[in-house]
Amino acid sequence: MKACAHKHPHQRQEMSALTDRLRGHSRKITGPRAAILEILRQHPHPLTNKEILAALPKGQCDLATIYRSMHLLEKTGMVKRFHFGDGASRFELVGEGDDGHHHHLVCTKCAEVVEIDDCFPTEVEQRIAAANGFKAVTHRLEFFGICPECQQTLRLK
Amino acid sequence: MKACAHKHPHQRQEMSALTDRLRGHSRKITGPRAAILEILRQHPHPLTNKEILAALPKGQCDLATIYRSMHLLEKTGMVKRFHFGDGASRFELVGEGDDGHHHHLVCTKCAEVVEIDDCFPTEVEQRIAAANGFKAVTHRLEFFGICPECQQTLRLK
DNA sequence: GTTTCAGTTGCAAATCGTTTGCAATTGACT
DNA sequence: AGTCAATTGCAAACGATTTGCAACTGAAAC
Repeated sequence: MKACAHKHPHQRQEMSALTDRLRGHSRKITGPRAAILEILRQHPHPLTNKEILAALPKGQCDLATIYRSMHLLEKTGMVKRFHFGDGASRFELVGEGDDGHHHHLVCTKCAEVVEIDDCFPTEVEQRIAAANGFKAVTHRLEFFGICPECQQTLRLK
Repeated sequence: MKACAHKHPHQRQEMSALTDRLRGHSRKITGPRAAILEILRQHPHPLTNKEILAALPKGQCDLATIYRSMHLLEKTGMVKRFHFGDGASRFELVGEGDDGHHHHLVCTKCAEVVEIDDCFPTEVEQRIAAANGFKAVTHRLEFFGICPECQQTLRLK
């Protein structure tokens, strides 16, 4: 059940594939964009825009540009936006042809993130949609708890 | 399955019960707090702080006070905070003894909110927690789609 | 009922994530 | 190489939320 055999959003993608995808949307491959994509490639985890900025060679790119790039990448389906309940959006690269839908388990102490392969049961979601007359229903789902290390740390205090 | 028989967070609570709960936490029952609780009582829906402010007789209470009150009420378990993915927190009164855990179905066009009684399967959540060594695992889950009215509206365009 | 004081409040300023206007810059095509 | 729309950096603007501080007010004690 804890499968990992299916297409995983975290398989590292070729840089050329990424730029091709952008070109496919008739967008320029600029220095900042290439740099951002490279960071996303290297960090198979949801990243905030600030984290992306920090990971970038300093002065490489303005924070505003990162925000604009993430909007673009989101619109073209190349990244997916996640919310962990603190104010900030986090982004992950999405595999080509994938919709990037998945969930996370987040440590509420240290913010460690584990990717989760389980999902909310489709049949139940469809029943919920139907019962309320809603169409095009999806969901956001994130798990929160205390990771093994933080359990340790807490015990010591 | 689509049960509605269990304790529902939306059963309107007595004002006196609410103030008693606050007193139980050795907090003062002030004008602003009583007014906020009254609004929450009257609106069995997740409300943003701004919506609470708007619902309040004008000048009744400062926005900062609402923020502070919601923190207090959250800490004492009297309200539960929800995130719908736009920047703002939303709050709902929680029944006494209840933990307020539940989910919503939100229209992405008009923001209509329907309360949902289904929940993520406990066994699966426990398995996820165990598989990753996490303790005290919960989840946030919200559904998004297009409500019947907005489907209508979209069709007309 | 008055006193008393910690708990509360309003107001303004500060913070944080995010967006936007604008002039300068630059990919990509001719 | 030349052209032009797309893109960027910078600074200002924004919306949600937090906070410092002096004034104020419940509620317990007198």
